[in-house]
Amino acid sequence: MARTQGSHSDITGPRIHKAALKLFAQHGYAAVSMRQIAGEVGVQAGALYNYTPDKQSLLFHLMHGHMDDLLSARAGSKRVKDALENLRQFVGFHIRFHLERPDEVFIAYMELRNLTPENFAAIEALRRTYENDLEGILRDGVAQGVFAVPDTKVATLAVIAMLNGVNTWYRSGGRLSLDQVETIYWDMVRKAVAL
Amino acid sequence: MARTQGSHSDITGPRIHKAALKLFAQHGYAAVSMRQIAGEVGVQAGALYNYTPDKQSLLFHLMHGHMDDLLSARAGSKRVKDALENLRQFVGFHIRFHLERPDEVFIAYMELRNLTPENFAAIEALRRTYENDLEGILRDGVAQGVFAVPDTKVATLAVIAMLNGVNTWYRSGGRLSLDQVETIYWDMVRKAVAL
DNA sequence: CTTCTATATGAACAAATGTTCATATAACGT
DNA sequence: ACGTTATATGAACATTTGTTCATATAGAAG
Repeated sequence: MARTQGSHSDITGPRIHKAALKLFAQHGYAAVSMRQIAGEVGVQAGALYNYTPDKQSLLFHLMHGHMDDLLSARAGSKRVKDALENLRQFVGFHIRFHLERPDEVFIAYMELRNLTPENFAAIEALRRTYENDLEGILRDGVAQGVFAVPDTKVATLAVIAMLNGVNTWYRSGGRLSLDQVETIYWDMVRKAVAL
Repeated sequence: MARTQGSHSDITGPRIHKAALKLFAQHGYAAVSMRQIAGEVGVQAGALYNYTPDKQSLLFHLMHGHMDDLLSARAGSKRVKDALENLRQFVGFHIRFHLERPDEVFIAYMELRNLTPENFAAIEALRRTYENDLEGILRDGVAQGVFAVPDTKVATLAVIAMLNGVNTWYRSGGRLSLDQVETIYWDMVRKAVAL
């Protein structure tokens, strides 16, 4: 029986966000219409506006939610004294967290320019928070004399860029297991910052 | 004096491509209209169709041209015996080439999903050619016993991802000179693949 | 000067866009 | 059983979209 008007649906909201996530990741924010999102949910376009004030908010909500998830998941990791161990922990966390959410990650990197200036600033602040986390580890390592990086800011961005790259090619069930991928990347990161 | 109809303009073609390049990089392919491109050139939208059959061709032309430039510039570099030297050459080339063309690079990475399947395949083939170049260097180094990389394919993608990251933050006239940037990245790449 | 051709205009097209709103109705509280 | 309310419809809106085409004209060729 088709969903008819008036029927309650406490799950329509999440379904809209899921549909938007999938479609934005697949075709890009600007290329996806509200009608496509509605169609994916099985509803008319007008109904979307019971759950979001506009299309822009839909995008912002997705990106902000993703960054919140990232930061709170990361906050669950406890720091130890050893900078090398902290770095290893970071690399493993980053790879696994990002590979589990390819669509969110893709959107968070590709759709920044489609945010309004205020929304962009908000997301950027969260991203910087995350980067500062890694930079802190690198600085600690330098202070402890276990890392040799001439510029911690550049090294931070370089490491993150390298790790993000895994999302462009890794497919579960492929040639390499998640553990192997993690080992390979950790090996490169470790050496890259080594003495 | 405003440009009027009928006036010749053997430079309109290049100007259209430049305008499309700038606008696509700034707002994204899907978010830019033919009228915006025409406006940037100072012409009506209809005139664009004297130079391109459609919007998609405009995008494809930009990306294909960029990849051609990349491959022929790279072909100018001569390989030597020493794999480490070849790698250093590659890193320097990549950073400088990409920093000189931020808009083209941005488009080449962000707008892949807006290509038709055939156009996408063509661009991907060119990209793989470039990646194979680096992978060949890494394999040589492994064979020579000067590199330790467990998986040359992954290492190739990791190195390129790391180097591409520089485009997201480097601004000429900023804190670091181009030479410094090159040195820092070369240092990290060298160590990452070292024994 | 005349003819020809390349190039630009500007109006027109159907289709698609984000968003609004009056209307309808299914489920919940009483 | 009944009224209330949250939720969905579907039509409507003003714009904007990519693209086409008849028309006009400036400059090159003769």
